[in-house]
Amino acid sequence: MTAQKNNTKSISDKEFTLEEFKLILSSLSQRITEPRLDILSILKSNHNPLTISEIHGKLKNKKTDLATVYRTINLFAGLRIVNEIDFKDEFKRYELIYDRHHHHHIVCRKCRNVENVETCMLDELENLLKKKGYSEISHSLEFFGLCRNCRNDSDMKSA
Amino acid sequence: MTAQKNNTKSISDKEFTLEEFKLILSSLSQRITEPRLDILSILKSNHNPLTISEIHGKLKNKKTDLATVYRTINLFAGLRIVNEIDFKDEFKRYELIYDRHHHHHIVCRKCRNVENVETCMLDELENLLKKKGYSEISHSLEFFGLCRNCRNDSDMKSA
DNA sequence: GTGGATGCAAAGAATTTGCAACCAA
DNA sequence: TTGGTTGCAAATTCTTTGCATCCAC
Repeated sequence: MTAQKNNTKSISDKEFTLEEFKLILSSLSQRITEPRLDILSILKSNHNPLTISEIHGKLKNKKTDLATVYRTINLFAGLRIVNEIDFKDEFKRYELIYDRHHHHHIVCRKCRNVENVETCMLDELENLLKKKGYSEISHSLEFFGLCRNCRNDSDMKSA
Repeated sequence: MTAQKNNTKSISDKEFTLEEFKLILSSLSQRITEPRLDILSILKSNHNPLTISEIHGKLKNKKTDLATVYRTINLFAGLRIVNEIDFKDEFKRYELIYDRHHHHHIVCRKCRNVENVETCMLDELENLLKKKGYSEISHSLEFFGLCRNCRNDSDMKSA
């Protein structure tokens, strides 16, 4: 239950996504290297946005340097295949966006668990800003709250 | 036009807000000190959120240390009279919130000018999250775009 | 008078950079 | 082969901390 991967159908999945990653990199004229593929699969297989040091800790090849993670993530962010998120705690977090549509997050103030929030009504606000003269508008939106589990913790002590 | 203040009615205004700041600090059981009042008036008189070093650069008393600015801003953020904002550039920014209602920002991608966005419809989204089991919900929302001036720059060159 | 606040200097931590070795194309 | 990438170590930069002095209460 520790370092074991679930082997049921993950082998072909893994190969599929690997090919996918290679295509993305080469279509952006970027070299296909081990650290880059490694980081992409880490981001792909984690549903929550990760910090630089979390990514570094999950790397298959432990020789990969922290500096490489910084360089790679900054490259990916510049290429817009990775999104940088600030959850108002100490570290910036990063998530893959090349294959996902625009979404936001709700972070539990206590356990720091993250859920996605798919939303749409923000478009109206963006339209309002367009009327004010702005163009090329985007936004970032994060919610913070106490999740059900953490609220129950406070209410009763143990579930 | 450099270090001069506009003197028309600002003297009485200045005294008024000074008394206001003192009241705020003492109501929160915090000592009234020169750096604190200085920082509060800087935040008050600037409509855009400021970085730590911008605040430090605007201090009347140039002997006030950067460390004091950090300590003071962190104190104010903890007391919730100052709000921390991440505009996805290098530095965190801070604005006074004790006398303002909840609002958001639109930042020009080019000139980095900031306008406020007063909004309401987010409440609906928060209600949705409440139904999912979350409590004590808040959010942060920032918009990014090109302002009218900067768009014109690109379009025609000079106004 | 006394404990909290400040200035100064030094420490700490996150991120970036220089460079030689390495490797993808 | 060749220029981009990496590992390693050193340098930067932002932020925090220790401590003696100062000052608000």
